[in-house]
Amino acid sequence: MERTRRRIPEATVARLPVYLRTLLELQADQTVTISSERLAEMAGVNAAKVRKDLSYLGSYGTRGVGYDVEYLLFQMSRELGLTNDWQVVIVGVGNLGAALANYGGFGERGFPVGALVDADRAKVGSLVGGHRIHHLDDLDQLVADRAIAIGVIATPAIGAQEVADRLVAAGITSILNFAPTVVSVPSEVSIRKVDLALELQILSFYRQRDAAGEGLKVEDDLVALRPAGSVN
Amino acid sequence: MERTRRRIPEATVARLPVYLRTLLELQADQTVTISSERLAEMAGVNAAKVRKDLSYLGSYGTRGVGYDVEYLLFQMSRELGLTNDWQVVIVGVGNLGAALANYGGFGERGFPVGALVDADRAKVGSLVGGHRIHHLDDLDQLVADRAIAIGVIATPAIGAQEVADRLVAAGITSILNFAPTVVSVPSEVSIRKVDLALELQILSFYRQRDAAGEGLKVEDDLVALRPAGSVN
DNA sequence: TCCTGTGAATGTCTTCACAGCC
DNA sequence: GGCTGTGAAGACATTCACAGGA
Repeated sequence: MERTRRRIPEATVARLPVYLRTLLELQADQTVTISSERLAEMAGVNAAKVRKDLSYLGSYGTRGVGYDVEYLLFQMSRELGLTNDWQVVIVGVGNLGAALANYGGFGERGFPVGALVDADRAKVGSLVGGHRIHHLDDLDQLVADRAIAIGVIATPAIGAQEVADRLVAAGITSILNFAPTVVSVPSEVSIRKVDLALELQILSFYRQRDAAGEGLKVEDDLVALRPAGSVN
Repeated sequence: MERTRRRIPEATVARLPVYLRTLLELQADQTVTISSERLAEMAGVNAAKVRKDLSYLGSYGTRGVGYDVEYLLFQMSRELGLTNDWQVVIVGVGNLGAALANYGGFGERGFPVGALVDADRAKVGSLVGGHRIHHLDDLDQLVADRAIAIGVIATPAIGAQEVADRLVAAGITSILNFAPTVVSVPSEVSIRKVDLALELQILSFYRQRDAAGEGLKVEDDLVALRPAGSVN
């Protein structure tokens, strides 16, 4: 377990992939060293933040010079656990699941699709993005045989919790949930969610907010139907 | 502009849609009132947080009783600007764009697809999810004619900045970016990003981290190629 | 001189704990 | 008695500002 290292804050962890992507661009451009200032600009954050974030990985910069692109890339990939690929199983091959299966971006960035699974037997056997669809009941077997590390839930909300339970039962400890619902997992399992409509609703809030002062008065004549007894 | 209301923290805004979704479920179940405790459980957060979040909207609860589901739903929809639908234009009809166009979830939750646009003339004219694909050059016209409020960037990274610039030029002030790259917009424009591989990389970090102590030693014999002069 | 690495200051978010109202 | 609404405390995150090494 080597020497105990400073714990990396969650907010920093969420930015590391952005730096990684930026560093890959710099590497492609043959750039040898990069200052925190310029890296910050490219990554869309501020320079002090970049320096603090990178300092959690270790002192990998050189004062008066900057960071060595190759070396920082290496260290960051290691820290993110990206020195080898992680097989992904996509559960639910509807519109979204199929798009993810066809989307090359996962494999390119170290997360090849290792299996497709669906609860609908009518879909089992067909090919999507070069992968055959298996039945949900075969999940345990697939996870074990293909050394699958991450589960992606792309089912409707209604099935998501059961799928999560099955993924956990199959030994998966990393889950990405696209279903628009809260999914509970044991504390040793990591789960992250992506909810597309939720993002649009957040945008809607700010649009609404910004329109408020502009005479545009979107909802002006709405009369609230207050329930009795909640007048504060 | 009515009375000046307390500014709602960003972290709270991001949770409002989750409460909204939960309240819709409660409404479907005919539940009349709900306590912060139970709402918290359903939304996957803690009760004090729910109460504080809801208090930013106003004092809509009743002590000793809880919150009236219908009334809270109404107030929250209003605050989120969801009392009417917002048309969305999807730019880039590849795998992801097409999946989004076919995905009914947007329209269901108040964001109907108003137009599809692509830079590839070979795609122009064909139908995806019942919508005809137009050329990117017609963006201004489409946005104006169809009262489109939100732009979704579903292009490869390389084209994303130009698309964002065009959306802004067409008068769009809310953008959701799926392209894995940093996109800059003027400060009056709201932009949010969804990066699928980035989420997987974050999961990878925690997997890596948790594996460290378990004798599993994933990357043990890697020798770093340190650049000269960066030994601290 | 330049740019990193980091304490200290500031700002934001979460959680506690309880007064106040139903 | 039960549950909200909110000050206050505490945790976390960002930004400042500068010492110190290259």
